[in-house]
Amino acid sequence: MGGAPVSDQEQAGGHRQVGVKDVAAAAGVSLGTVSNVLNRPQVVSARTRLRVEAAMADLGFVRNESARHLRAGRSSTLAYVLLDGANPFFTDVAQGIEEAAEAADLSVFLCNSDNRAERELSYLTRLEQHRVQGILITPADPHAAILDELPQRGTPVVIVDRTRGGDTHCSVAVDDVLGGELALLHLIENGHDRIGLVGGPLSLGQVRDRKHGAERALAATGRDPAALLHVETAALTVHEGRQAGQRLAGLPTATRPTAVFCANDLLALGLLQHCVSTGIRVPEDLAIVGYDDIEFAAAAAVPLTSVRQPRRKLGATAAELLLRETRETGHVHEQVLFTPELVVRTSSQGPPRRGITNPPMGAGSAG
Amino acid sequence: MGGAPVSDQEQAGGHRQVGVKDVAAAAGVSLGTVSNVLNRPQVVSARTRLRVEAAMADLGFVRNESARHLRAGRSSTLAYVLLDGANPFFTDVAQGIEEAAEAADLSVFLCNSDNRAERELSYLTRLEQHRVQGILITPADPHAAILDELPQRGTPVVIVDRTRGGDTHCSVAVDDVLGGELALLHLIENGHDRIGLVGGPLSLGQVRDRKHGAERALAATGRDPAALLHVETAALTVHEGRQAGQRLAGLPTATRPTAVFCANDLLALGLLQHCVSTGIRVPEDLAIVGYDDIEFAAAAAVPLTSVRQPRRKLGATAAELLLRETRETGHVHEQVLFTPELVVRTSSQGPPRRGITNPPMGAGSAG
DNA sequence: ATCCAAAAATGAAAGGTTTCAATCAAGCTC
DNA sequence: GAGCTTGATTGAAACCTTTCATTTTTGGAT
Repeated sequence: MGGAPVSDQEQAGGHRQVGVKDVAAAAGVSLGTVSNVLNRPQVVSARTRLRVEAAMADLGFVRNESARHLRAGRSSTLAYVLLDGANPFFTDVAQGIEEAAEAADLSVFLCNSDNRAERELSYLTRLEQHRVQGILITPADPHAAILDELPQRGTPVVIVDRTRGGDTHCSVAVDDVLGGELALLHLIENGHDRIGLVGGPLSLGQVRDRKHGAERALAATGRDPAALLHVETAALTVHEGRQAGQRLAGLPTATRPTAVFCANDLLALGLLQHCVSTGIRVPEDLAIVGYDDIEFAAAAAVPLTSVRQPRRKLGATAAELLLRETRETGHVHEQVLFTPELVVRTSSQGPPRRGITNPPMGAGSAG
Repeated sequence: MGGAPVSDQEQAGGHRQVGVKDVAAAAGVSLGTVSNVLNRPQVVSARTRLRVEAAMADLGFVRNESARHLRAGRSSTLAYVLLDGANPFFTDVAQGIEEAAEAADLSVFLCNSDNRAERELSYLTRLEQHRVQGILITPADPHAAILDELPQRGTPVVIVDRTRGGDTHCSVAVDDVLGGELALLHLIENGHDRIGLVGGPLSLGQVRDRKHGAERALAATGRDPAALLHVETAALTVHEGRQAGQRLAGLPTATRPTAVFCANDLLALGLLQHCVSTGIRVPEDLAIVGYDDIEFAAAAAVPLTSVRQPRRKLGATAAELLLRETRETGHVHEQVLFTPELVVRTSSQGPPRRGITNPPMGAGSAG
């Protein structure tokens, strides 16, 4: 039996795609008119418009984004490639992006690179093939060649929560050096002398900057920046934070810090967890300052002092810069730098405990 | 000097898109051959292939996904519309989806509906226009009409972390009734009599099911299901958890529960936070069981007993079902139900304190 | 040399939408 | 009612890739 020749477009459900052509036929108008109803409703008479709209509803017409894009040359999507989908900081940034994009009637593709370079590259390649309008990215490596190639080939890229030397890209970041400085100044003011830094890997610029800020604070107050005890972690996760706690606990009493600045809140929460479970009192035995001020920071058993970043604003601004870049001719890249803010909570309150087990290093004049 | 006519495709950067045509010209071959190099490399001779590949690299050729898709009729993307981007549970499910998709060489569009119906609808519409290969969704309302219309029009939909009467969709879920039951049985076994439930809104099926399971456990052990004190929340967030804590604290001692089952971990963490800050000891004064076993549960100041769901597996299975549906002809929808597992930690250990009374909960009860 | 089969390369058509110059209709003015 | 103007509609071309039926080339066998 000769079945009807099956088009290669046939859906599994035996469904033919309804196109503008079908709508036009059903409504008794031309292709162009249907397109006008969709894109320039004001130029088409009310009567015709209603007829066309009715036909669309009848047939269940769904615009084909690929075809439009192919013809129009620009997609209505932008993408955010984030470093760590499990870190609430980034999901908050994503929210800010989504809001700005929604206002501009764009969709957002969220992609999680999981801090893996090959996955980041794979997503970037795909997104470029999709001809997204632009890409927002918190890169694993802000100096990756692809980040230069994409804009060269026509896909604008905005760097989020990082900066990059030069003005080759728009970027939105928070002054992480200042953030680190604020954290340390706070601890120093509270009388801490032996201060640790928990964070890593140093391949992350965020970690480097925050450390740098911490050292700057030490130098600015006449201390030796090298005295900052750095417990380096392999990632910015709760798990690594707990491990850092064990390492700190293993230090000889004399050198064990009385306060620790963690490069992000996940680490701080992990460290806090370790402290509570091993009976180290926070902040009496160990003061802790985190970074990011994620929601879980305030909700921690010992509410966490943290360096707050304008997360949503970060995302929204990045999205706006990207939109500007796609619309403006003769666009000049802009580097926006936000200022972080220290939010003091319980975990860092009060002076260090100057007990027998933790004698001060000198009879000195602590803050 | 007449300027060359500027194509409407011209990029802002003065960039012309490089297409197969340009590659073909540069390599001195036909269009078809370039396409063969891309799609059927084995049919083209090694020499030609290398020449074409060189030309591609030279010109910076990037495949146009829209054009491919338009011609080929199927996209290489699928999407996951999730309920709450700020809840680590869903980002973990998303990870599972991403892994399965990566294995099938597909991209994943993550969309955050934020539990808002209109945003969910807007994303679904967009995704349908994009002709994604299929949609995974944890719906705000699993009975929304659009969820039926999409498959009718050719976009398969798999429901994640929810079920739906009938077999109109594939779905992957965890037995939330059983989960609620496990939580309550655990508390009952530990000797608790006055048990509360914190969760809401009841419009969320997850909450309804978990509550139902809790009631079933009470009934099964000869108790009155109606005795379950339900503190209803407006959302499943940390903030709501803290508020629920305040409401619990306001209850008269005689009726105040000695144990609480929270409908998810965010609520449990918020409640825990409230307890710690007001001096209520967990688990001695109040035992807490959460749900989801997110990473922060184990890391909480009082490690949280929780009902674990196979989050990644949930996502991966859903993605696999979707792929099956797109590939099989005569597909039969499948409803997969996973079994949850109780993970006992400190927050629920030990019997209720049968002291003189419950300790004063917070010095100044407001009002 | 000739022929043939297999391998390789070709090029026109198709896919759904948008654009735009061109056409058509209707309403006004003198 | 002729000549205009404005408003509405039309239809072919273009966007870029893939497909597939043809054509061309290659290399081995006769």
